Amino acid sequence: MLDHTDMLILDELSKNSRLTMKELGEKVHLTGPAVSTRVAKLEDSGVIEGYTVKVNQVKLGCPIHAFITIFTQSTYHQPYLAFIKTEEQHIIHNYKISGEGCYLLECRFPSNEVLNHFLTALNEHANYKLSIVIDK
Amino acid sequence: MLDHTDMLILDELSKNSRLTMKELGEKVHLTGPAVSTRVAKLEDSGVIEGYTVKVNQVKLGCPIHAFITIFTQSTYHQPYLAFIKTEEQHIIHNYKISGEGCYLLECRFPSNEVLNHFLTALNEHANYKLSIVIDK
DNA sequence: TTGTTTGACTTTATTAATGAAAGGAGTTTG
DNA sequence: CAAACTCCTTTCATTAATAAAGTCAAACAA
Repeated sequence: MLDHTDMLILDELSKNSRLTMKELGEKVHLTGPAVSTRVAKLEDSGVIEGYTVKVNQVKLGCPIHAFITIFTQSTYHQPYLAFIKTEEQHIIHNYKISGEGCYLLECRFPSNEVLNHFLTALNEHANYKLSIVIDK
Repeated sequence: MLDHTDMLILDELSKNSRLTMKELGEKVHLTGPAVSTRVAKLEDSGVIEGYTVKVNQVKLGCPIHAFITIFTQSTYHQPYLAFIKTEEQHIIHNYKISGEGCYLLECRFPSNEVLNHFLTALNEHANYKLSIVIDK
């Protein structure tokens, strides 16, 4: 199981996953090799699923961040699921949910024009409610 | 501005941000020092905001993933905002939104008991609609 | 108590990566 | 054309990662 030091390691890596093992070791009061074997165990056990980068999407030309609650028109979800597979460049997550709607779709768009086009196409497979993120 | 190589770099780092500059260089057909200066520029310009780790929350004992649409009872949001500041351990994001509700709250909980307790406390400051994530 | 095993760590030494400096090729600018 | 600039490669000194060996303390059995 995970002890306090493992939690500290996860905490430091979530703040900066490019720390060297030496730097990480200093932060959690271990040597490089010791912290390195702990990190390897966290990876092997699946607690650490991977390492990624936080990218500023606005600077990349994708300022519109939307959540779309999906109501599929029939009990047959396949047309909707096939549709979003064709729109992967806009989709961050497609959560299957219980509660209001069948899915909650998190997306990014470069402009209202592109969003509008997306919604028109989406509407052939599902009804929706749109929420635009104003601030995080 | 960003060219094709920069996009490749962001793509590779989002798949694995712990690549060495040498490995990253091989993937985008550059030498270590060349890719290193490009990454430094992406950091300085704010395109890269940071590096983080993907943690399996289920293995960490937090299997319940919820989206909560918030309807504050008055136009005065402060009591709600103050409340969620006291519940930071459960909150992943608090998005201010346009559309249905005032905020969309993304949270994690270890159990239904804890979620229930959270909702009861939340209800003193706001109404809500709850969606539980079943699958990603 | 004594000896053995186990697990987690440190130390050491080798291998590999980083980062700074120098230099070259291609492009832009006066 | 020449100067300046950008972006890259090469080289080398410094620093980190990794594998192997050794240390230490806790748990357990005789």
